[in-house]
Amino acid sequence: MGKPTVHDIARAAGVSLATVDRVLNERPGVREVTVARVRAAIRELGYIRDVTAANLARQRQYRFAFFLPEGPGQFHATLREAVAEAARSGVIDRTAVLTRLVSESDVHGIARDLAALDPGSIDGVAIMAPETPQLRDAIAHLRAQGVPVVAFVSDLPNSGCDHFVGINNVAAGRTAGVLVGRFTCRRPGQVVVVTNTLQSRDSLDRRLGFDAVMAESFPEIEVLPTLETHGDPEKLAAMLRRVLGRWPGITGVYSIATGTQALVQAVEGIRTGLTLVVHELTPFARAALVGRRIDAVITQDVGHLVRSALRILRARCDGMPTVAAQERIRIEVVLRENLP
Amino acid sequence: MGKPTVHDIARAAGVSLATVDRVLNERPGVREVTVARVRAAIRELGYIRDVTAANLARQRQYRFAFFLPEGPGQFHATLREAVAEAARSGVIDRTAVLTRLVSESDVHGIARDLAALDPGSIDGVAIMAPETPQLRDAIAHLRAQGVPVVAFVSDLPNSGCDHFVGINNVAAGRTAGVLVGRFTCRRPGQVVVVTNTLQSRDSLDRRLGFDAVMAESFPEIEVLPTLETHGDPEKLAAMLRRVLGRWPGITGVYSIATGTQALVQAVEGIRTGLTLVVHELTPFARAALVGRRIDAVITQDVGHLVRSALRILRARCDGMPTVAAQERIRIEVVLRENLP
DNA sequence: TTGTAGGCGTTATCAG
DNA sequence: CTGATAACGCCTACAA
Repeated sequence: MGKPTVHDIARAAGVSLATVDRVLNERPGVREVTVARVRAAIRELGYIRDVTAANLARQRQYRFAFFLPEGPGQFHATLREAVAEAARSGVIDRTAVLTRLVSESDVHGIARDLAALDPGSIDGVAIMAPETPQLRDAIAHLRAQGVPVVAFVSDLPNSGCDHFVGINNVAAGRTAGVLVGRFTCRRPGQVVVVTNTLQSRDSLDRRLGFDAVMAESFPEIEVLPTLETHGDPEKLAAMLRRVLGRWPGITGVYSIATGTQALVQAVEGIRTGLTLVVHELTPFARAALVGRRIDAVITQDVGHLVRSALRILRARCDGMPTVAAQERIRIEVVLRENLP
Repeated sequence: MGKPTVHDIARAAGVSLATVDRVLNERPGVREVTVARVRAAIRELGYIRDVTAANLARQRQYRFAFFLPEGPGQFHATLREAVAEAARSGVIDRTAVLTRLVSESDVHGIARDLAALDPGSIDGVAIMAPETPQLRDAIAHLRAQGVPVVAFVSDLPNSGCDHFVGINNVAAGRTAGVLVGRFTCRRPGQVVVVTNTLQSRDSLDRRLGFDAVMAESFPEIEVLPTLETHGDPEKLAAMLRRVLGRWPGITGVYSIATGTQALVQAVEGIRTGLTLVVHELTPFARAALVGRRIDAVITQDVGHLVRSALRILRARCDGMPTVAAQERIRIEVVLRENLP
């Protein structure tokens, strides 16, 4: 006698398979009394439904959509590749993944695309985009139709997503702070913080964490105002030249967002010996680590991000729980020596 | 027209389901010609077997055994707990996990237990133990009977295991080296290395990696001979007292193996301000990190270790491939700020 | 409101 | 050697 099956509970409750199935899937057309009787049997026998058998029977295909930024940076490319890889390799079976590239700046376009989604043909959505009122509405609409939505990489704290698949960016910023502070040996001086834009929540959170750690643990180091590059390498180089010229005591640079390549190249054109801490283990960052051009990379495993998003969406579809520890995305510290 | 099924290939090859099944599972009693015909059809149609349906039909239950050290340390306890947790929570379904605790010193006992395993009732084994000739033989015997075996946490490089689930300990030692070197700010002086015993391969590898990095990147720091404690806190304290007394220029301590608690307490009784780098994120290490009593922990995710071992054993049973990236165990650097 | 019969993709047990 | 046929645990018409 193995685990109890629908047959067992049908017999125990004195009803047929079909009825059991109906209460199992909360379908209408069953008297309250019967429902209660079946529920009781389920509980008493400790029945646990075999999801794989169910999926086989209904030939289930999970259709999940990933909304990803279309930008040219290596990190975004890595992310897109990870999604493509998961889709192709069939890590998660019975799952079809479709990717939709969206422009981060096109606030309306992405909301429109989301709204255009047919809830009948999509079982879940993972989305990486800046939070806007339009996006919030679109997400609320989807969820109202029973489609689970997870925030991917970038949190959407006010959009009522089912889950956030990503790291705590305040903690990531704190981690960067400790690395910069200790790798520069607490030498009194200044550090520069560079980012694309401080408009985004992620950047803000990281900057917040970074500042907090610097203030509480490295008071001898002054953190200069953030340099916002808006993705322009020329501008970045010019700003850096100016700041590094003005402050000879600068010991390190913390790059909050993407754009590692531009930063490294710009810095190297001006001064050597600075401690460089950046985010995201892109091919360039990896090579730079090996070549000792940067000191540390704070990153998140993109493969893990994608698999986690898929597992969570699927669990939501099936009404099953997830293993929290498995879904916690780690803030990884990558040095030259522990490069994966 | 979805994916091709056995029916499709049966029709294409002009044979019955049963015959298809026979060649699929490489069962005897099929003419070479027929086998070839079926194989051709399989290839042409791009058939991929639905493992879940197969498991349903044969009511498969994977029975995996974990051989774990019974020692009292927190790391070993954490490991045992992770295995128990995976078994209980059913992360991997249709899988029964049985744990066998073995004494690391009882070389014969563990080989005997392995040999006593009934290959008919065990589908795979994960084993963490020091490599000995007896163990090698027992593993070879098991594998000869078709039972997949993976080395768990400790590598068994000469035992012909199907896989090693764990980290590269040379790289882990190198990582420790960089952290010690940089966190002590390359101050000229000495660092102490402590371990239970240098007999174990893991310890040796870590020491090797540590020494290599210190020599090539931090020549101004002298690495003192390894202190072997053999698990005796008293002895450790005595040794440390002697060494720290003799070398006032010591700036840091690297603890290669387990025994973090004893080390931290011993060091604190003698001198403050040392940089401490240890392995394994146990409850004690976590608290010590928060309390700023240690500087960095190099660790591996125990939950990941267990799930990976289970996935790999299962894949071996099914003759299926694994996703390399998912099974790569990371060398994690944990600071106070990125504590999971 | 409830039950019966058949099917999902695979395997296993019989005969032939 | 090969082929029907009935499972496995669940879902879904269609009937009653």
